[in-house]
Amino acid sequence: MFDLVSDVDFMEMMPNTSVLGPKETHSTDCNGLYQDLTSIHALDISTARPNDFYALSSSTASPMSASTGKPKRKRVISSVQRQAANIRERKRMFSLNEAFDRLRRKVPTFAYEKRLSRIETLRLAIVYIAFMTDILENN
DNA sequence: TAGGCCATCTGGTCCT
DNA sequence: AGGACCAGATGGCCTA
Repeated sequence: MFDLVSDVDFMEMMPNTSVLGPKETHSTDCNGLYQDLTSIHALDISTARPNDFYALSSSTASPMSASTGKPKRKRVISSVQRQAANIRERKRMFSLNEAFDRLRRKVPTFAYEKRLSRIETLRLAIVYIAFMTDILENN
């Protein structure tokens, strides 16, 4: 059945399935893909220097908010704040990848198979949950 | 070499 | 005001 993972359109099959919980973290492995973990955790936003201000371009923003219809006010952000935001984003993506790793270890795969990609992990998890649910309901 | 996957940066929006 | 979340863009790496 797990051959299905790459063949089936799972979004059609279970359009509303939510696979991952909101905030899960754990350690990682992943063949060195996220190798520089210590440096990520060591990143310190507080080392950013103030005074380094620049206004982000006002030319690229659309003038109105899509959701509220009110005119947008451009958020001025310093290069220090931008750097800090980049660091937070890297940490956020890191914890997301940790969650993927954790999920990867929960879904059944053959030992010789190469590491599942994120999309493959999600699809296989959906199939696996459906499979287990089916077993439970029919016994 | 094309396509898939991923990390990172970035700006917009939502939320506290 | 600022952090969290999200999606688009970009570039690097790997494999068929």
